[in-house]
Amino acid sequence: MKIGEVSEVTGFSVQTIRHYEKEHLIASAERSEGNFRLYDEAAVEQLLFIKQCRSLDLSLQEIRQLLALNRSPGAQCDDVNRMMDRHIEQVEARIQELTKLNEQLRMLRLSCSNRRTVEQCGILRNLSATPASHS
Amino acid sequence: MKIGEVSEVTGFSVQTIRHYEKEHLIASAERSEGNFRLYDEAAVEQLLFIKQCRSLDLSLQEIRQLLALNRSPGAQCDDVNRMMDRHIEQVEARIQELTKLNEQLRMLRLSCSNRRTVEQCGILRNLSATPASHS
DNA sequence: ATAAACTCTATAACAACTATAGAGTCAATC
DNA sequence: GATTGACTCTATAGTTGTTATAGAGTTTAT
Repeated sequence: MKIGEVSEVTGFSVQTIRHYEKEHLIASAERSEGNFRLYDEAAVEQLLFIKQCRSLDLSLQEIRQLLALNRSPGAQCDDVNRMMDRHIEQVEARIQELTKLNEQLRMLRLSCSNRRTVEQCGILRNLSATPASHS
Repeated sequence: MKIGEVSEVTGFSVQTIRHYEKEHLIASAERSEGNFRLYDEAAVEQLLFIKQCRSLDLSLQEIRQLLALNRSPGAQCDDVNRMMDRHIEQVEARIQELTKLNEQLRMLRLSCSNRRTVEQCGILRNLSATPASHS
C-alpha cells in the first residue's frame, strides 16, 4: 500500500502520515525501488489506533506513551489510567473555563443592541472599563 | 514608564508587549536616548483593554478589529455585535465538543481498573478496536 | 514519447506566545 | 573610574499539530 491509499483508509492526510513518521509515532516505512513509502496492515492498524486517540484529543506525546505501553504487554496499566485521569481532568477544567467565559460573553453581549454608534456601544465601553481588582 | 513597569501593571510579559507592538496591536512606543521603549497612560489603557479582550479569548485579529472600530466612534456597532455573536457561537460549539469528549473519555476510563497488566487493559483494547463505521 | 497522477524532500506558515543568545544601557557602589 | 546588577535591546528558534508550497522524481496510461 502506498501512502495515498493509506491516507484514504485512515482519513489522515498524506502529509500528516509523513509527519507522524518523522515524529516517531509510526515506524519508518519500507521503501519501494522508486523510494515510495510502502505500508502493511499493521501500519494501518497503528494509524487507526492513533486516529482513535486523536479523536479523544490525546496529544501526540500522550499517544507515544500509550504506544510504548502497548508494546510492553506485561507492564501494569496504572500508567495508562493515570494518563487518562489527567486528561479527563484537563478536559473538565477547560469546560469549566469555557462555561464561565460564555456567561461573561453573553452578559457583555446584552450591553449592546444594533443601530447604536460605536461611541455608545456598551460592549466597547465595558471592555474599556477597568475591571474590579482581585487583591 | 519603561517596558518592565508596564509589564507589571498590565500583567503581560515584556516579550508579549514587544510582540503586540510588532503585530500592530499597539503603536510603536517612543524611545529614550538609550533606545528603551517609553510608554504613557494611553498605551497602558490600551494594553488593559487588550487584556480584557484576551481574558474573553478574543483572538488578536478580533482585537485588532475592535480597536479599529473604537477609533471610528461614528460607525455603527453592528460589526462589534456580529463579532461577539460569532465568538459566542464558537465558544458554545467548543463546549459541546468537549462535553461529548468528556463522556467518551469517562466511558473509556471505566473499562480499566488499576493492577491489571497492559495486556488486559480495557482502555488500550478499546482504543485498538475498530470503531463503528459512519457510512 | 508524453501527460496525468502520484510521490519525494525541504521549508514555511498558522496562533500566541515563550525562551534564548549576545549585546547594549543605566544606576549605584567601591 | 571601574565594576556590578538589573534592566533593556534585537534577532532567532521553539512550542503544537497540522497544512501549504516549491521543485523534483516516479509510475501508469495513452
